[in-house]
Amino acid sequence: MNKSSNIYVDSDRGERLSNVALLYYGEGLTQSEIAKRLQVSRVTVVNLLREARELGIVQIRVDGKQLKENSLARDLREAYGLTDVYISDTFEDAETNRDAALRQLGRVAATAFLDIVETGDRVGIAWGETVLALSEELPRVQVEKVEVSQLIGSMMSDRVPASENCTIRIASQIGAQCYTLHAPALASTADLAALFREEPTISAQLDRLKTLDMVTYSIGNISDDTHMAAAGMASLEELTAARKAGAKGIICCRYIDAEGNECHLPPTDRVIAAELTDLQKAAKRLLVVCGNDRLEATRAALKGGLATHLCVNSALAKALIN
Amino acid sequence: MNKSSNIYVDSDRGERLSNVALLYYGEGLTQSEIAKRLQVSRVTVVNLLREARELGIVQIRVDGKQLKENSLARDLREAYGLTDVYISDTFEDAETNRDAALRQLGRVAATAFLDIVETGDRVGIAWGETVLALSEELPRVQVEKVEVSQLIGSMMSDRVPASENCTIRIASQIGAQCYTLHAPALASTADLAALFREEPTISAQLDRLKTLDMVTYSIGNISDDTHMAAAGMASLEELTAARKAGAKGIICCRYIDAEGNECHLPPTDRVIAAELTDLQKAAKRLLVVCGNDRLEATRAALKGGLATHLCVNSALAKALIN
DNA sequence: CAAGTCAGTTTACAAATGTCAAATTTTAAA
DNA sequence: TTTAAAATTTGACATTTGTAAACTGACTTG
Repeated sequence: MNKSSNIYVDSDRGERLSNVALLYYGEGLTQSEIAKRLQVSRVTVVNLLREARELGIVQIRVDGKQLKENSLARDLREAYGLTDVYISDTFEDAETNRDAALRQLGRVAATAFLDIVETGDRVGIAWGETVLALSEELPRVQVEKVEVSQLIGSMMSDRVPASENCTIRIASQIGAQCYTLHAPALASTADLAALFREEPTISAQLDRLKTLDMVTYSIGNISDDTHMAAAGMASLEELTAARKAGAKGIICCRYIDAEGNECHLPPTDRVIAAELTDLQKAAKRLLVVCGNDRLEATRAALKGGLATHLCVNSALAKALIN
Repeated sequence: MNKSSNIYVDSDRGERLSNVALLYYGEGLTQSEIAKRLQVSRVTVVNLLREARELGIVQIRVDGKQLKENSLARDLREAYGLTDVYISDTFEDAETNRDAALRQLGRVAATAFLDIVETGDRVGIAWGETVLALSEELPRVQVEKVEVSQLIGSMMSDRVPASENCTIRIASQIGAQCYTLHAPALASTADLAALFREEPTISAQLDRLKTLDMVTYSIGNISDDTHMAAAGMASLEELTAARKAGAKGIICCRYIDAEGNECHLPPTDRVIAAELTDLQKAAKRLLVVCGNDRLEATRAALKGGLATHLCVNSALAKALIN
């Protein structure tokens, strides 16, 4: 169905596509001029160019520097002591068209991710719609010797993307080694969770998460329709209790309070995922968030020093400064 | 005059340009839709997008893999034992429009160059119209810890580009440290050349050329209108003598015979440039050539193992195989 | 304060691009 | 050899994009 998923290209066709693309995008010829040269119809040139784009032979990239070098990003950077802040802007109310806002944030986050990741890095990836958006907008770029690991166990939900998807897609786009976590994000009892964690393949992966160079994750709020509830992972009672106990956000299925410290409340003991202290150990911590409903949660994470790099939409950025 | 030479961008404008560019190239909105969102006229959006392209905020790149993965490149690679071959094709007779062919080859060569160069490399750059074409098509991409050195002394000529230009431009585009060679490519006498070579700053640079990781150069033929003659560096008598002695091409102002071995003929002893043995020492040797009049010369260089990577136009590629 | 500059606007038009359906050619398979 | 499938072409058309010229208002600057 999706042409772009077909990696193999008939070898000589690729050369043709590339050179046509260079004539169009590089030399600046019109499609008609190229058609005349190739002795084909203009429609064919249109199709060749589309194919070249779809196959990723032609890549259109936006420089990440400009997304972080502006006054809003600078203010935010200084207010929370961050290394870098990337701002996404759709120039309209992010709440009215959340899908579009998410895609734009995904593109900005993808740019940020490539900006930050370095050769040889061991990278941890969480999941959620925001991280999924990043993975979907990530272009196919080789980054050498990178290992990508899944930070949180898997889970089923029609709303939450299959957790491995984010990790697998990111790994495959940058040609990295991929380590998934073969366990549910949430076990039915604490005892069972403990057994899972001791299982060799799982414990090896959890150990791997303790020595990462970079993590990429998002944050959920603790409203009743938060992902963790929608995915059936936390009950409404548990959420209410957590709210009462002062929890302000959810990272890796774990609650944090207003200061960014972990709250050990149910169902934390049933979770199979990286610890928040594991995240802290990574030198580069990219937090990607979209939407003003995450304001409190994001502020908490930033106060707790859980992020070194932040990627947000402009409305949330402004709210974070006040 | 040239807006793109102005590196500094009003910081908030850059963010606007980037996000508009993402909406257009990423989200795929039309200019009118973007104009409606930004509450500006469509003409303004056109201008913003043009500005973003001119400033390099939007970069359109063609994947190098496709340029080397085709049957012609494979044949050439196997015939001469090369690591990689990149083919440029303008789909018309390269001789009738040499400028266009050169630009296309420059783009392909720029892609190849970025494909080949690695972090920490010490790179040597020769000069000539072909290498200049490469330098002019090189996008602005940061490559860490690279040193770029000039392989051949400088020279004046209206036809040959100022030799430092190639080196300087390439270094500046990839953010590399740049080492120029502050000497003429040709001294008036052999004794003077020897004095030049002993001059501390020059001898230091020549030493530097003995430990390169990568070299990028082109090759000239030995016709009467070759660059070296046009630049007044070699007399017609010298060229005729060289031809009679079996010289087939000119690299770094030095003659090579049909087997790619150096011919020590005048004015070789007056030349101030890297030795051919210095080129050989570099692990990655990119030869960039355009035009069938270089057929014999290129074949000689390849036979002599002077190149590991080759970048040529398709007509020359076909000729090289027969 | 007047002149100049700058970003942006409007209007209008020309050029280029994307898309469709039907006809034709090419290619591969039976 | 025939036939079916795939690729390409044609011609027509709507949409999108690029460009020019004249104009507006805000903001320098001598």
